[in-house]
Amino acid sequence: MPFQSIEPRRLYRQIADQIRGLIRSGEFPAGARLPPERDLAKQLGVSRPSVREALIALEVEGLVAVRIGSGIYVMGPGVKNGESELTGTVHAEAGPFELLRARYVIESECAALAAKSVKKAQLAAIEDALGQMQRELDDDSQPLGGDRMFHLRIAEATGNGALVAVVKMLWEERTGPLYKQLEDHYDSPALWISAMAEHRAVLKAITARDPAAARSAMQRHLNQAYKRFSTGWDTLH
Amino acid sequence: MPFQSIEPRRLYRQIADQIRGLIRSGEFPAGARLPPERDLAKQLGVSRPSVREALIALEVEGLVAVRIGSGIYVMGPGVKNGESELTGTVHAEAGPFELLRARYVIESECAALAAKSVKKAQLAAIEDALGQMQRELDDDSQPLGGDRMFHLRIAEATGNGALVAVVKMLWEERTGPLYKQLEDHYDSPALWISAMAEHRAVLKAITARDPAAARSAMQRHLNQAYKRFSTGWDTLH
DNA sequence: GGTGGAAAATTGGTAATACCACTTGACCAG
DNA sequence: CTGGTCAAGTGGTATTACCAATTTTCCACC
Repeated sequence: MPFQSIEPRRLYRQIADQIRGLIRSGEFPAGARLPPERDLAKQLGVSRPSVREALIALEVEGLVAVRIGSGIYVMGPGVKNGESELTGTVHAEAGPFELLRARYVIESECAALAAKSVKKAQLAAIEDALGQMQRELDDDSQPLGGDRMFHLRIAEATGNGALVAVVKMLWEERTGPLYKQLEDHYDSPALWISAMAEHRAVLKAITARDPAAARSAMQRHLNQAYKRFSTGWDTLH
Repeated sequence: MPFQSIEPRRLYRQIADQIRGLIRSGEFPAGARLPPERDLAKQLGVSRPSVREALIALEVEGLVAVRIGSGIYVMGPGVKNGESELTGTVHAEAGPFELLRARYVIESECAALAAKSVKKAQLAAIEDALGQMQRELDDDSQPLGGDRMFHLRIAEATGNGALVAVVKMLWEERTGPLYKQLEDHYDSPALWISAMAEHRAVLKAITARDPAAARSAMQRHLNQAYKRFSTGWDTLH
């Protein structure tokens, strides 16, 4: 099956991409107000509903905020729906570390909850995720798919859909540009092997239905990830 | 900056939330095809462009895939393989309670972190939020704006942007239709006065920079909220 | 000159309608 | 069985209209 299906390029995506490019290039910096929908439509030679669809996409991405009767504002570090944020600059500069810290807090509690209520099928799913990671390592590729699945499966084992959504969201944040750049930099099989061992310790504690051990094992894993990340960060900067 | 801007709930988000809920509840499992746009618009009593805007949002989230001429298909991460279906019914029946449980886990840790690192201005912001709640109560309106601000300000006091985003996301989930229906049902000043007192206990512990007490106070508050919610839930069903 | 309120202008929100492009399924011919 | 055609259905885009919210302008009054 060598053929890649050809999907037509929807107009809203084209418009969103163009606006995103203008934001990224600095034409519209954080806090700036975009031209009105009607003007954008005229300038881009498209209809206003198409512009609106593009803006919905950008709004869902968190790149812009739409204010009724006022306009469309570019979001970004230090800009949150018109509020002046005390933590804005910290957020801008420390994103990836904050993410890891947030994961430390949240995923360790997820591991503890999972240890309390995990079902056999969920244990099997977590093991499958480890298996997938191993296969990816064997194929000389970054085991990101398996990694993601491991963490999501643990969240699912909590039996709490909201926590699944949170872990998923944190994972998606993990695919942001800064984090990803660093991941590419410090990719090495040895590090992943350490991570695998840490994952196995988490699974062992969950299997043993020991919440405290599960929390502790996940904290250890994410703390090690934090350290690995810090080492890589210092090297790059 | 004591006032939280009140954003009206855009129709596309309401529609997207309802569709997302149907997907999560299993009404439309992975691979299923949603009703046509025109039918959805008719069934929901809205215009087709509004449905399209909602579908754009869901598509950007990766929850659905839109095929020109064919229809809209559910992608639905977390419901991709057979094992995940074991937790499907739990999701359907326990959505609002799951949310509260997730908040119990996450926001209690946020309160503890806030107690460790809170700054004066952040304390003032949390107090302002309580002030807003009081003003809303005095005006005989549900102090939802102040409530939201209270929780967000605590997340901000953690100094961790990712946690702010998580708490914000959980709040947004809180405005889903099922949760909101129940909130309307059990609205009563006496309950909010209890909640205010619990909030004050949280603030007191954070002010005292006592992480354990802050965690404990937030857990108490959210546990009480859980109980209030359960009582209301039993009455309604 | 300054302030407050009303009106006008602007901007986004939603709906209705029209028409086009693509997909799917049915049917028929070879 | 395969390929072609056609009709129906579905999403895509555009135009127009009107409503709701916000901002700006104007004017009266002190």
